[in-house]
Amino acid sequence: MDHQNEVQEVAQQQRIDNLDRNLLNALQQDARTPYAELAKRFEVSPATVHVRVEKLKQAGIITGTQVLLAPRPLGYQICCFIGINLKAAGDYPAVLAKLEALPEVIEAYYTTGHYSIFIKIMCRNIDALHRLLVDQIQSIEQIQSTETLLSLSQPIARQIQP
Amino acid sequence: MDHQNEVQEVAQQQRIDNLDRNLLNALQQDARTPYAELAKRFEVSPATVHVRVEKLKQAGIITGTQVLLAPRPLGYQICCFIGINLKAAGDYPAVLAKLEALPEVIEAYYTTGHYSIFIKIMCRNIDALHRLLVDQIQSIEQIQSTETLLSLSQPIARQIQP
DNA sequence: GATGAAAAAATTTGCGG
DNA sequence: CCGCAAATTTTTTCATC
Repeated sequence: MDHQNEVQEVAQQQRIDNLDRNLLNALQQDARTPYAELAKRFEVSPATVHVRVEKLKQAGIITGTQVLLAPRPLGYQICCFIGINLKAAGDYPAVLAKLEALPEVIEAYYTTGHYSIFIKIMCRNIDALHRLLVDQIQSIEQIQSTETLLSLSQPIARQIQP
Repeated sequence: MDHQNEVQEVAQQQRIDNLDRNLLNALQQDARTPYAELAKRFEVSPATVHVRVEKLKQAGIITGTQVLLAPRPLGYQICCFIGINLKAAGDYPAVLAKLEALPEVIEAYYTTGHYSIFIKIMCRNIDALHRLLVDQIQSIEQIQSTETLLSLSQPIARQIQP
């Protein structure tokens, strides 16, 4: 609404001090850590923690919080990546719209290199993957070819270091 | 570390009712939504919300919470994937250990298909990526070849549907 | 900016349906 | 398994440094 917001969205690299970095690191481990505990840990007052976290939100550095769900107990056994090549570069928006409609597509990247679009899939089992691939993905007319990388395990999973 | 998780994850598909699913969906959007608000939204008492969330944690379905950080304002401009081929399959643990030591490697997958190991990288700029690739990754002796996919944008980013 | 203390809100527990 | 209500903790505000 006012122009100050636009300026913030340009969001260049911000000044972040040590306390900010500590808070971000802690909240990356557990977004519900009580501010009182963070205050004790980093030897400031709970009010300061509160103010800093608010500022980090305002600055667009903290964009939200989420619970992490284990795929296995929810019945998701398969994680895979699919590299997609398009018939024409201009088909990108149309294909993306179709991928967005598939809940199993949890990430999509527009990439340079071997593929035009690169997606991450989570689905229940091999059968579901097979059907998804054949019925939903390879049947998209603008797709020329796909290549599947099946993930057998994910030994590293972490976030960027603030 | 990974193998202990696997044992727990043998945890087959759990009984999840509609309330559980609603709570998981809401907490995926915002892990700090007050239980009182969730209670109102789903027409149960706050205590019930609390009990359900605790059970979902006990069951290993909720594995944690985290804040989401915007890479850009923290100075991370580059996201890319690197497919790695090893000289010998047995080199996997040694290479993984070296990758784990690089903070820019935020995800690693053991995959079938074109590559042996597939990693996701976040780093500050092209120069940093160049140095990382040449000095830290391609110099790992057990690595035979790498292939880089640079991400230009990420139009889809979401989680699995409980 | 940071703080301590007060006010407001949310979490957590135990008892009774 | 649920909900009520009390007890405890946390979050949030604000005047002051």
